[in-house]
This record gives sequence, structure tokens and C-alpha cells, in this order.
Amino acid sequence: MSYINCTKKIALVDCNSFYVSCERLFKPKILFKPVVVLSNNDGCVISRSNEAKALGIKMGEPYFKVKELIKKNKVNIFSSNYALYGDLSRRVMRILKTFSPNVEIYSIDEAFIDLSFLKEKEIEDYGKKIRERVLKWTGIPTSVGISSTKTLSKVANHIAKKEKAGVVYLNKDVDEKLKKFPIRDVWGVGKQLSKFYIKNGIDNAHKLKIASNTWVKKGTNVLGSRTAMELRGISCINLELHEEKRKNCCVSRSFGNKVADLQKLEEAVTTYCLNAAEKIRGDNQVCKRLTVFIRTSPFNKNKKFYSNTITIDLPIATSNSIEMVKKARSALKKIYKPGFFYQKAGIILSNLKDSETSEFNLFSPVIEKKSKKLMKAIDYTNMKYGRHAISIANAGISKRWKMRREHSSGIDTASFAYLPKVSAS
DNA sequence: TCTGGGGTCCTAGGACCC
DNA sequence: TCTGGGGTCCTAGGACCC
Repeated sequence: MSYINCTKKIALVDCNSFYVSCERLFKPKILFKPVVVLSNNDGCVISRSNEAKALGIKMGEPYFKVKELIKKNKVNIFSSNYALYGDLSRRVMRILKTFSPNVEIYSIDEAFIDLSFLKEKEIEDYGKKIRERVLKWTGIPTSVGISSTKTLSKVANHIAKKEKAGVVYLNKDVDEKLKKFPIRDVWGVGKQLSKFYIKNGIDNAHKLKIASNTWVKKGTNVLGSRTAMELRGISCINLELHEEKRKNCCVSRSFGNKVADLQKLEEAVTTYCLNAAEKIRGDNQVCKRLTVFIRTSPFNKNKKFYSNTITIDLPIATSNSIEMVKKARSALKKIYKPGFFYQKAGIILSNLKDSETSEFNLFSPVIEKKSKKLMKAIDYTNMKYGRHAISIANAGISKRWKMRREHSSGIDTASFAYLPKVSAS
């Protein structure tokens, strides 16, 4: 088989410091200032502007550890606002789809685009056009990496970001570039794999490229060898062009303050369960299995750690909030232990199926029909009048356990007043 | 005092079957 | 005393991603 005549061209478009860029849209004053966005509960730093990176603030670092540094350097802080980021993400993706019929939305801030239809000499300019259009129409800056496989386009994108080059087309001097590319930064090589590779003398991407395939496969797994193949320019990871429905649905949160009593945990688990049920109904799915988990903080060495999880198989696949909440609460009671200060709880719905194809409820078809109507009404009302306009009493009213968000910009792109102005010229 | 959340895939090992 | 062998399916846990 020849790979020469069917060389693919794949672009990876990645938004620069995406969450920070989203917040900046509404506060142009902070455009060249250091900015960070914090995770839920204002726990960790999850997005940094270049200026913040230059200060030495690391990705994923706990906020309290860099609080002083942030204060001293007047870094702008935001609590994360996923409604806003999701909305802007959809706008960016819509624009990317104007450049190729084959786009894989890989995450909230990046997409792979098949550009194989382009001629060699057109590629760099096309990449530039993509950046320009996204920036002009949304205000979000991006980096574009282009190469013959997904893994190589990831490398190209990485280089584009690092060199602030905008667009990098990786098609020549590939080996030289790979020699300078740390193994840890290769897509698919995480903490454990890079440890293993470095132990065996493979500390950059090029060394993995020239390693024996049987050795790689033996020492890792099929994914490891796929990565090595892709570095050689042999495409093994296809673009996923059709959005698959999710197979699991998890809703979990850390608490703003530690929670000790069962009732508050019940409120939290009920709320998460309602959210999760709404999510799968939105995808026309039902679940057959439900997992509840609770845990204390793994970081507090002075207090005893407790973590437990319980999984329940439902007799009939369902998306009925009320049924699910009942199960979740009785499950929680089985794993709850008094005397601990819980830091996090969550719910996982699994064995998800399309509601149409799922088995018919033989025992109570009438009730099932009725409950579907009820759920629809609830979802509609909540959509129209705001989340949890209708809830159930068990979810609690005061919600003192809920998370901290002290630095929220409060921007909601669903409200018209906040829409960014863009020039159409 | 304070450490995110939501996914996917792979593998080893157990249960079960003939 | 000697205690098969091969297959499938499922699950928990680990590794990875953003």
C-alpha cells in the first residue's frame, strides 16, 4: 500500500487560552493584562493568558497556592462560566464548518479539519484565512497546526502556540522538529507513558517515531503504537465526523464548605441527579444503571479519608427524574457514614441507550407515557423560565453546600445586552 | 482554611459456559 | 497421585484527553 499519493492534510484549530479569551471579549481593557480563569469552586487555575503564564502560574495549580502571586501582580481573576464558553464555542465551530465539510469538534476549544482537498501551495494561506475569519467574527484568537495525521497536526499546533506563529504547516524538516519536541507533549503520551518512555531512553517525539513498533506495542498497548505510527505520518486515527451520543453521564461537584450530615448530602445528590436526568432526556436517552459516590478530601492528611461508591441496576431503563432520585437517595444512605466531612459527591448514569430503542416497559405502559409527558413539561418550563424553575422539594432551597464562585463576570450570552459587537465589513 | 469536572478507551481478571 | 481448555461477556480500575 502506498501512503504517498493519498497523503491527508489535517488542520487542528485550537482557541488560544479559550476561557480567558471569552472573558476578554466583554472586558477589552484586560486584553494585554494577565488573566486567569478558575475551575468550579474557584479551586484551580484552568485557563491562563500568556501574561499569566509568564508569571509562572501553572495549569491546574490550586488557587490558594498562587493567591499571593496573583494579588501582587494584579492578575484578573474569573470564576468559570461554562454557559458563556459553550455558546462561544458553538459560534467558533459554526465558522470552522464553512471551511470544510469534514470537521471533527474535538473539545470545547478545538477542532480537526480535513483539508485534503487543498493543493500543497494553498495550505498556509488557507490556515491564515481560518484564523482571520474566526477572529473577525467572534473575537477569539486561534492557532492552526497542519500536517498529515492528527498526532502530527497536534505537534504543529503546539509549535504554532509556542512560537506564536499563528499557522504552522508541518511538512518539511519534520524530524528536526520532532527531535526538539518533548515526549511528554505528544498527544496520547501522559504522565505514566512518558515515565516509561524516558526510562527507556525515549525523551523526544523523534525517538518514539524511530522506535521498533513491536517494542512499543509490547511495552504499552494499541494506543501507544498508534501514536508512534501517526508520528511516522501514517494516519491511524480517523476524523470522527458524526457526533456520537455519550455513553455515560456524570454530574459531580465539590462543595463550597465541607458537608457532614446526610440531609445536605441528599440535597446535593438529588440536585445532581436532576441535572443528569435532564441531560440524558435532552439527548433522548434512558439509563439502566446509576452510580452514586461520595468522598472526603484526599488532600487533608490530618483527617481520615473516606470514599465510597455504589452502583444500582435499574429494573427498567428510564430517564424519569423522580424514579432516579428515589434510587439515588436510597443508594446514598447505604454508603453514607456519619463522622466524616465530605468534600465531593456525584452521580454517574451509565448503560445509556436511545429511548426509542430501549425495551418497552411491560409493567406500566400507561404510567410510562404519563411520566414522559411530565418530564417534557418540566424540561420545557425550566428551559423557558430558567434552570430549576421547577424542581423537587428534596433538592433543598438554601443549598448552603453549593460551590463558591466569587469572581464571576455574570455574563450570560443568552441576554441580549451582553452580546459582543462585531463588525460585518 | 482553600486542590475542577466530564468524558473515552483498554486491559486484566473473574464468572460462566460447553 | 493425576485435576482440561477454550471461548465469551462483564466489570473495575487505570490511563489518557480537554
